[in-house]
Amino acid sequence: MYADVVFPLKLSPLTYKVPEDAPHDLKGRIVKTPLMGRSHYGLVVSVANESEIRDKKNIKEIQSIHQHFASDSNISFLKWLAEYYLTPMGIALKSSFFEEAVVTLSDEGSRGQADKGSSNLNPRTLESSNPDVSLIHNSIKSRNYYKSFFLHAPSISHEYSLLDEILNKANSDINGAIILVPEISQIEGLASMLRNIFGERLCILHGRLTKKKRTEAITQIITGKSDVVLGTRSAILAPLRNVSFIAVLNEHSPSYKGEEGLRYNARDVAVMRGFMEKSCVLLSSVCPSVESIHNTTIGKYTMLTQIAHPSNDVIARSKATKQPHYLEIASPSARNDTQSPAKRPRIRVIDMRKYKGKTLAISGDVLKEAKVTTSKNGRFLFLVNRKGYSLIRCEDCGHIIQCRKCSIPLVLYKSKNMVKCHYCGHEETVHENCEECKGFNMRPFGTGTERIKEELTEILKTEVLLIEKTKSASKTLSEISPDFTPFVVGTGYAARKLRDEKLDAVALFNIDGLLAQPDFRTYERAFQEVAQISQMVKSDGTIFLQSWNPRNKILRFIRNYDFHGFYEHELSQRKMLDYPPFSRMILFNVFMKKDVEQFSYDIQKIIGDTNTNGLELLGPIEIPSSLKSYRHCIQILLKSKDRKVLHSAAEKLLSKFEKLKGAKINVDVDPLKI
DNA sequence: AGCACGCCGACT
DNA sequence: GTCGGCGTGCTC
Repeated sequence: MYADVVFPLKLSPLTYKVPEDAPHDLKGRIVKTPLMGRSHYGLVVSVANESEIRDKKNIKEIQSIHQHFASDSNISFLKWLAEYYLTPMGIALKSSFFEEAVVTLSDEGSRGQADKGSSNLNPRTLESSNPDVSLIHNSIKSRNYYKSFFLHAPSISHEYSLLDEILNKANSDINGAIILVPEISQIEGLASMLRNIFGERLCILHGRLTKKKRTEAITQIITGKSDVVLGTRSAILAPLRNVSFIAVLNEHSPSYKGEEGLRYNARDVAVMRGFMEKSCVLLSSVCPSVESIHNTTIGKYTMLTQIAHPSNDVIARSKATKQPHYLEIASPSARNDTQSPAKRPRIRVIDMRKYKGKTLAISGDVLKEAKVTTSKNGRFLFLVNRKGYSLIRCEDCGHIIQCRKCSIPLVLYKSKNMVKCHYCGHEETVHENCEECKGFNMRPFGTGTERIKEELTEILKTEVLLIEKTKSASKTLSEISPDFTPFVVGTGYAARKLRDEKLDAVALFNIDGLLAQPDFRTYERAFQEVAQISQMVKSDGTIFLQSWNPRNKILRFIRNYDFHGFYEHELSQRKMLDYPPFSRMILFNVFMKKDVEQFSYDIQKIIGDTNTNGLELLGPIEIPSSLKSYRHCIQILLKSKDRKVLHSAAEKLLSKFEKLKGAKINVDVDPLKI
């Protein structure tokens, strides 16, 4: 007998001889084998008899056999991860906490699976009138049945309370659960809620745990002491034997997508794991991704009835039994009263053209509201997407001062009288004159946090709190500023710090920039950004969007919280242009030290061979290299409506690229940033 | 992961 | 001229 063994290394399965006295249930067990002249722990993923093995010469024997780590469906899931994300299976295994598991499972001293059960100390029974709760509870109860549900939540607290109700009700029916949030900071609040329901069954897992804590958490999971895992991205790979329920909160969040290593999207992986483990999956968000809305319209996810538009509930519930489609639910007639200004903060788009020629970055409308905020002891947040004061532009020739090395604009820090390159960190004193035309007519251009703070301080004659990322450990708001401050200026970082505050007003200075990104997901991101911000503003508060292009179609959707109109528009655009979700993409980055010329011949040749029907290949284009030890990077985008066509082309392309010496290849399946 | 091989900078 | 840096490649 022979066994294929995977190691937590950048390596595909290797074949070993199985000892005569091996147990029959070898698949899924941890084994110790010779590898690279040493012993290594690996996972048996398949067992085959003599005849199926071709080359019997170099095969070594398994040294020792240990406990079970993975069920058959766990192994299928690992294989799927590796194939889908075009990576060796070993990387998928490593990402699935195999090394942490080996620490406990290989150790002869600590055997035995502890039973859960005794931990249901606080079983609260809640009578819920919410039909969504019963729907999901029934799905959890009917074991071995996959189904995905989707909630477009009116507010974050709705998202939490639905989860709370489901888990309270389904508590004793749950045999393994994973709850995902996008950011570590969101874990704490949910943990206290979940601990009330699950007690010791709850276990927390995220990327910032120390090695020791992480191993402890994995031990809890594999010994069965914990079967409810709360965490970020990586928690979807937790080594739970059974999973009956998976929740993905804030499903639209880009944080679910990995930027390095195994670049999986935890939301997509959650749905696939749910499918393979036959579990109930719940995705929710206050501003869903266009992909997820599409998945509800094609029936892949079942739309829950508690949609963002309260007045639609009646219509929605009546349709709930027959596979409701999002775009059907939000019918145009019902839409008019859904913009319910009483429920959501007002959004005002400020036409900056009427301030043309004015030097202030803050509009009169915003300043007027700022005075109101002061009078009612409120709090006003000013969000700017640039640190520092501004860029510097030559009024004579229009040239913007750039970093010589990086060719990106330098940022002026007026208080220090310095300019800084945001990319390489290079700092120097302010340029006296234009490097292009030698003119002396240099002016601040654009707006940073420092400039907004200066304007507010001067005009309102008041203290303004500037929240910035510091090198030291991230502080809480009360540590940054013990006293209440009505005016706060900052970047997205500040918005995260103030997430749990209820604000009277927010002004956004970068909406035009947000809408001008050269990416097909730009409008979606802008919409989500504003929807997200609206969650931190009091319902009678105001959001200001300063724009030089106030008639932009997307701004109209945003201003009216017109989700229905937005998704309809966005989906029709994407369909027309064959963008996701109507096509799939795989992005290749090929990094090289030098000699782009030498490579470009090979790359052209490889690309030439890749043409297939139904496959679109964009590029190659040269992009700035993000890796320090590589000077150049070329990018190739594969696109197809047919996922099989796309993946087989990508596999071929990758295997050819891997033969290039001295090049490093990064593959990103379903990239978010292109 | 580790361990070996291979090509460019400081040194007896 | 060599010693050794780590960047890249291989592991049944």
